[in-house]
Amino acid sequence: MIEAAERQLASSSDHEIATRAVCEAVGVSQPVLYRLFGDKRGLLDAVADHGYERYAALKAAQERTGDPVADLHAGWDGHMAFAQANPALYQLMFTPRPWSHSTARDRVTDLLVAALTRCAAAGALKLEPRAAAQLILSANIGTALDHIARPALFEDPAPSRRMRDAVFSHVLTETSARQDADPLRTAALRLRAQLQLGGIEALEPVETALLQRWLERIAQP
Amino acid sequence: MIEAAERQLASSSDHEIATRAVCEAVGVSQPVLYRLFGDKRGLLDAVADHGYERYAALKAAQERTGDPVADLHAGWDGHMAFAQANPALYQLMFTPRPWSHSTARDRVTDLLVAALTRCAAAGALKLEPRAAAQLILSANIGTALDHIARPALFEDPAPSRRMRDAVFSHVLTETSARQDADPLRTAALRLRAQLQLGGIEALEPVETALLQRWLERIAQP
DNA sequence: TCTGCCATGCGATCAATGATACCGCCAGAG
DNA sequence: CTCTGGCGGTATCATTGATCGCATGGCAGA
Repeated sequence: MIEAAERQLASSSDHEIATRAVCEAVGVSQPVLYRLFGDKRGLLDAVADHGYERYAALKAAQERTGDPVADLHAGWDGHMAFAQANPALYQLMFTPRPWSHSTARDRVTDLLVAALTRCAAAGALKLEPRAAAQLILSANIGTALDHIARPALFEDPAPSRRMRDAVFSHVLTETSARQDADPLRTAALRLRAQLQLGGIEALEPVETALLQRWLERIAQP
Repeated sequence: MIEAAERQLASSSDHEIATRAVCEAVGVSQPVLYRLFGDKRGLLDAVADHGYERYAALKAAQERTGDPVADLHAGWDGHMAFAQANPALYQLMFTPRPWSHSTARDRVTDLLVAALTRCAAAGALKLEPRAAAQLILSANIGTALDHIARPALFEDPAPSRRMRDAVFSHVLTETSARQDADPLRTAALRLRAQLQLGGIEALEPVETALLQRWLERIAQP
């Protein structure tokens, strides 16, 4: 019945379900639903918790590559992929509902805390795991909801990657590998911004123009 | 009528409104509502857009202190305060609804882009304004929704501040660089250091050599 | 094997709500 | 004065969340 509800939730255009339709799809009548879940809210909570099971299974299948920081990155991307694959379920799980008793979000937080604790064990964490988890999860949900609102965004990996880098660089200690990821490009971008901001006396105008074009070439991915 | 709907939305426990109740509160009958807004969705869209007006008024009242970066920080905090003061309206405005025609979020994005463009004019922005706005707004909404789900979080300013710092430090140039007496020279020095550190593929060797000499000329006192 | 009980499911129904068809009223044009 | 068009209201429909009382079937115990 939970799965029927989830299917109807995914196929409905307004992300709503009708208890009647769910019962008919399963072949029972309404009172059994109210006997099992007590309420429509109860059914939705059960759907959300079931969604967490799928989410946790996805996580368990992909995590633990040995490098906890790499696992963290994969976890972020997996979260976004889950949101893209199940938009309605995702909103049910991660959007605040005033009366929800679902523990989906808390349990996802616990998963994230565990992953972050592994990072902390490797000496890669600047904040305490719970605070870091709250930060990362909020950013991840915010980005995913934005992408759900405008699904075209899923095509471009840049926004998600930017947010991921912003949050992780604030939470993780700067390992030499991450620090040297692409310092050349950032330096080029910085110099180009300075050139555009103010003039430059050390070079001739023609040289400045050529330098600009070179910097653009350096800065391009 | 929009204000009545907003009041009912704020006082309702489940963040829902009944068209009947709104009409009764105003003293008209249902068909006028459907004549004015066409739909319950239309009414909610109108409420969301009206919420944007209040939001924009709040922004206009507090912005422009002279320092665009300080304004940006104040804008983040004001956004959080708005969410705390109007949780139901906030969710209506910023939570994805499948059929919504409200432009509230887009217009908030435009406000943010304007504020970021002022930062860019001051040389304080690393990304292009639209990308930065998308990043900041997603993080802001994600944090606000988290706080709405657990209102106790509003008591502790740390989570919001952490997220704000994380995102802003990724979007804005470092204050030390901005306060630097000669940012152009330091940027040139930094790029030159990067060039010497590792190779470069985007430029031909001859071009690289010439770039090196230019950078030296820029960096010379 | 029979009997009584209890849990489970169901038809019927209620209440609330979104949405609409149709009627009446009133202002303004002719 | 009459006609017409727009505006609002009454009554109503359809959908949906939620509940009541009954039937039925399985199981424990005599």
